[in-house]
This record gives sequence, C-alpha cells and structure tokens, in this order.
Amino acid sequence: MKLRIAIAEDNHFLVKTIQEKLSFFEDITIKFIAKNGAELIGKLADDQRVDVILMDIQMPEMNGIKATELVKNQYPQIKIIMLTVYDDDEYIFDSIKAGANGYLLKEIDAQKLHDSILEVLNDGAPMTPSIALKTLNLLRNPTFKTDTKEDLEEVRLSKRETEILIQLSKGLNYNLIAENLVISPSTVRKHIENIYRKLQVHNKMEAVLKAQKKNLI
Amino acid sequence: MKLRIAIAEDNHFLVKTIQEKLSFFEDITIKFIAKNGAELIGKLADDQRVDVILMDIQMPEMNGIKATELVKNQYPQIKIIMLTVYDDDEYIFDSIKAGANGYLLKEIDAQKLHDSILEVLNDGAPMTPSIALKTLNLLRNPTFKTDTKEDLEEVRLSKRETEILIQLSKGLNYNLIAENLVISPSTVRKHIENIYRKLQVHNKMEAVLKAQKKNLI
DNA sequence: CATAAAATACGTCATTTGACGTATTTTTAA
DNA sequence: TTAAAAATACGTCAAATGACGTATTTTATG
Repeated sequence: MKLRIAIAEDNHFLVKTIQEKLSFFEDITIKFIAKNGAELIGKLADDQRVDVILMDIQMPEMNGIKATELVKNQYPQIKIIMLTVYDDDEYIFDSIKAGANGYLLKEIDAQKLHDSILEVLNDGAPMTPSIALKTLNLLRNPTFKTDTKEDLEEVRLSKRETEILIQLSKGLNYNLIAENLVISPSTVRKHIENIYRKLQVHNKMEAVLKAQKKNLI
Repeated sequence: MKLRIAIAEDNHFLVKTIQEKLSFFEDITIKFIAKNGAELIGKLADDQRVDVILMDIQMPEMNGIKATELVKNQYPQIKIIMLTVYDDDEYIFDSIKAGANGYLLKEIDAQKLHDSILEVLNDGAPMTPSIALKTLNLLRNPTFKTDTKEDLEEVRLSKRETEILIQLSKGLNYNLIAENLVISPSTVRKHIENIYRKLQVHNKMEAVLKAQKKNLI
C-alpha cells in the first residue's frame, strides 16, 4: 500500500524540491500540498487519510508549530515530520512539545528522507544527526528559560572551539586540554583567546557561563 | 587513519558478538576491552588514545553510567556510545546526563553499528529509533532525578565560603569579590583555599562544578 | 582552483591564581 | 566561660592565565 504524504510549505521552489526527491520512490503518494498551517487544517478536514505530514515551520497565516499542535490534537495518528532550515533550540523544542514525531533539515538527501518516512511510520523518531545532538543537549540542560534578546545574539563557535570550551568547563587546564586533543598548549591558548573575543568575556568561568546560556555547550 | 575503539562489557559472549560485528570493517581497531568501569578507567590512564568507547550499563565494580561520567570529566574528547539491552527511561536519561554521545541497543546490526561510530565521530548523536523516540518523550515531559549517594557525601561549607563560591561561579576575580563583600583580597584567597581543601579540588571551575553537583550553591 | 575560514604554533609580558605558612580577632556552641 | 570554628589578614613563590602580535598549514566551499 502506498504511503500517503502531505506537504505544508509556503515556498513553491522548496515544494518542488521535496516532490522531486520523493518522486524516486514508488511507495510514496503526495496527497496534497498546503501553503500554510491554516490551509493544511482545512484540507485535512476534507480528507484526513494521510500517513505523514512534512511540515515547514516558518509559514504565513499559521506556522508549522501551531499547525502541528492542532493536527496532533485532532488526528493523533498522523505522523508529523518537521522539515525546515532552522536548527535553533527554540524551534526544535517547541516542535517536539507540539507533538512532532521527527525533525529534519531540508538539506537532507532523497534516500534519507524516504528512510525517515518509513522510520516515523515504524514509531521511530527520525532526526538529522545535528538535531539529535541538540535534543540530547536540551535533555542535559533542562533550563528552558525565556531567552533575552542578548542570549539570541548569534555567536558561532567553530568545532574546535566548542571542543575546547567543553574541556575548559570540566576544569581542565591548558596543558591537559592540549594533551587530550593532541595539539600544542599554544594553540589551545590561541583558541581560548578567540573564544573569549567571540563571547566577549575575559575568563574561563564567564566563557562557560555564557556558552551554557547560549546552549553552545 | 584507523578508528580506535574500546569496549566496556562484562559479558564475554557479548564482547565476542561486538568484536565479530566490527571485524567486517577495516577502519576499526579495537584498542582494548574492559570488564567493568573501574578496569576501563585504569586502562585509559595508561593509554587514552581512544576515539570511541562502547559502554555497557550493567557491570560489576563500576557501572557504565558512573564510568561515563568519570571518563567525560577527564577526557571530554572521547566519544561514548552506550550499548546495552536496557531501554528504560531512567537509564537513557542518566546516561545522557552523564555525558553519553549516543545510545544503541545491542540488537543493532553490524552496518548500523559502524555507521553509528562514524556518526558520533562527526559530532552526531547516534540512537536506535526506539531510543530517539524515548528522548523526545523525555523532552516533552521532563523528569526529575534523585541524587546519588556520592553527590550527598557530607561537605560543610561555611556561610562565608558559600557566599564566595557563588561569586566565583559568576566569573568574578578575587579583587571584585573582596570589594563586593567588603573584605581584603587576602581573605578571599584564604577562604578559597579552604573551599578547595574541603571539596578536594584545585581550581575554580572544579569547585563550582562539584558544589553544583552537591547542591551547595 | 581560488579564496575564506579554521586550525596550527610560538613569543612576550603583566596579571591572576593556587598552595604554602603564620597570626589575630570574632563568633558559636558546649 | 572556654574551647572550637569561622573570619579576618599578610607574605611568598611557582604556576597558570589572559592579551597582545605574527605566521604557516589545512580544510571547506563556491
């Protein structure tokens, strides 16, 4: 039996992309496409025989999170996979709270998208690796305080910088960090200097505090 | 370059099974096998050049969750994948809190195990689908964990010491703390020295971490 | 393949921190 | 009231940290 998919996505071009990705698979039928949450709810009212909804987050009229909540309240059997470009903690958390069964980034390739649809129908929780990581971090750090404007100011730490900051947060000194990462202590110090500049702090404790507040570690 | 794996698992047969699964892959080297957490810590002290640890949970001497915590404190760069038969919420949650990077069930097939090792080295969070689902559920309704015995081991900080430790945890230096509390920097330093002795630590970050774990601040 | 970003590494210098020792005053509790 | 605990304070010295500058190599990305 064919898998019945609905797509909620306002960007026409992205809808095309998703359709093309799914066109490779014979077990997939796209039942309908909605340009926003409100339209999705309307179409579902006419026909709720849908297995999986691929849901964008940012949409006019009604966003994907609100739509997820409504759909899940009325048709809990329908699986919802968020399919979005946003990997912010806030969106991920809100989506999961709203009842989303999976969370994928739009860059996902066709095969993985298809696998994810099968997985969600098998009571799994498909997530792109980076999202899985973020959910674990959210679980570790159960501080869901409202972010202030300052907290959301985008700060990008590189992979190495994040790694070093984590080691700093464990109380390790420069030499131990250097040993662990098999680099010179000079390099560790340079990375830390860069971290401090990015976070606008002047010592380890402040750096760790700020990074935790921004969910960077 | 080969991927260096360590296994912590008390059951001989299961060790064999894991070894067989990994034997298919040429990019994998099994550095060593430990029969429990204590043995693992010992072997890591001799040689910490390990990329990924596959960790059982139920082991004699020291279980996998405690071992995860210790390894992550000393060698945060080592990735840890829990590999166990237990899919209880409690175990999953505790493992993640302890710092595990992934959580797989032992029934996993060879290919997926290999993929997971690559994924965790790529900063992902490999999980079997049923575990991924449980983490989402845990995120939806956050649980609260009881303290372990060790966390409650009696350490008494005086009122002044607690006060100073809180200021330390905010990233303030000795001089600023002295100003805030209207005492001499020398006194601040002496208090901190006493705090370190009581908590058996050697720098600010460790002191703050330990105090938080013991709910002293 | 070119360019940008990231990671690597060293040197210097002032400041801060951590680990000692010693000692006086104040507070708390038996 | 007296002993113990807590708080106060200073000095010294080695080690660690933070803030600069400079420069080469490696990795990503269009």
